[in-house]
Amino acid sequence: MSAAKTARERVRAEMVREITDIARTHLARDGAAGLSLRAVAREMGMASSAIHRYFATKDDLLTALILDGYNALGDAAEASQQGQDPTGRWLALCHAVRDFALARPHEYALLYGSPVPGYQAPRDTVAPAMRTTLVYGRIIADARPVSPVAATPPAAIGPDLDALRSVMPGVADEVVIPAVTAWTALFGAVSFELFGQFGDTITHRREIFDAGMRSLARYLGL
Amino acid sequence: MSAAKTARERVRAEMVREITDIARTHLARDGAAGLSLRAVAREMGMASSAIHRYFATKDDLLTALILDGYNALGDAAEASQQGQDPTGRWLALCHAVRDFALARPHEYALLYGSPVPGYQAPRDTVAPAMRTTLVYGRIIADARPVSPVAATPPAAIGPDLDALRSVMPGVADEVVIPAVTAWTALFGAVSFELFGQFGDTITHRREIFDAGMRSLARYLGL
DNA sequence: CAGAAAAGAGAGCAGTGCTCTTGACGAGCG
DNA sequence: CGCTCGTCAAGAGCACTGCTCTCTTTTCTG
Repeated sequence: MSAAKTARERVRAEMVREITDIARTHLARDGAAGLSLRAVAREMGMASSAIHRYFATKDDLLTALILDGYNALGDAAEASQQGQDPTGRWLALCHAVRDFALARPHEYALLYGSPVPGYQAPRDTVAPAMRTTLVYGRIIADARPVSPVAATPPAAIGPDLDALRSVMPGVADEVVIPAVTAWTALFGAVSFELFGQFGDTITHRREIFDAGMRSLARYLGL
Repeated sequence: MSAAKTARERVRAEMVREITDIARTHLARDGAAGLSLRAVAREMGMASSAIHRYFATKDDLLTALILDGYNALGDAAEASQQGQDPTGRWLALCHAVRDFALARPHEYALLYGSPVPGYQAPRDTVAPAMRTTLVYGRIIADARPVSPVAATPPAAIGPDLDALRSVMPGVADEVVIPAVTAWTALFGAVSFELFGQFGDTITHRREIFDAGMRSLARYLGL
């Protein structure tokens, strides 16, 4: 990349950046379903038809936003890992995910909420999505769950355990299942809070989240 | 209910039922955002304007579907509790939730996925939503988490603990946080599986879910 | 049976994604 | 230098959407 190609390509890249920026503000206000190509075009002062030169379809624009979102979360997740002990890194990761979700709720919903109907994520979203998971994999490497929590999983799921281990290398069989469960608990907690499942029964959301994640750290034996 | 009122009211109730039934099939195919009053009206052979006599707005139709969904899940959750031991009841509840989600994915997404933009759930959805939670509250009543998992929560969140205890009566302070965390883990696991976060790395989804929920049962000390 | 209430039909408004065609501009080549 | 060709913008148009308003038809009730 770089190495200023033709002037045309430079202005085109700038247009794409401006479109995604505007789209992100619309996303933050109206959500994925309310995102409108025409509205973005209007805000840019161009005809509704012209925007299709940059993003052929609405799904393409959505894909760009999803990629940006995964990368922003991946950045935050990696930046949170400042050489602490495993528990500290786990808590930092949890709060990085939660902070991202609270700061950019519609982007979080785009990544981890219900899939947009009719939209099929292309292959190249997988790698950016994996970045955050890999941060977790490095934390979980030295987890030692206490005996009652860990249990040798049924033999039938051996191949799946190996597949899951590809994101958390060197993890023992009895640890894989608790590790996956804690990972889903993190996103379940964030989604519950963000999507309003707690209603208004909870006021100290951050503290309760923190206590839950600490409890999971003990569950994982970090 | 009952006591056949006027014949008009009978046919009206039947119309409402038919509309929601058709809407449910459309929801299953196109998701909440793709739900179209006009399409439902078309399938019923009536003018697009006439359907507003039964559901004034699209949100009203959505509310009816959400209420039906919560009640269907609540039915399944309650039916799953056939006087077993706590662990058995917990696992039965988990699988009831997962089975519901797999059987009616778009309805699950409507209940527990990203909120529909611009839609605000009315008050009367709270009670049906609580039904499933209350089933969980009865299970958790005799949880005894092992010492490393439980921990006395910070004093500041005392009022929140009381609020949370309203759905799980008689639960000790150290148990509330793990109980909430396990509850979010359940829905996190179901959402991850349903929303495709696992990609195609996992084949024995049911077995892995089951192993995770068993692990949570030990975490909770059921 | 007559009047009132409910239900349906149709037109219309403002918005959407997306396509096709037409016209303008600029960069590179003979 | 002149000319071609790819890129871009714009406009019109299609098939949708939710929702409102008016008008007519049906149906129930006093």
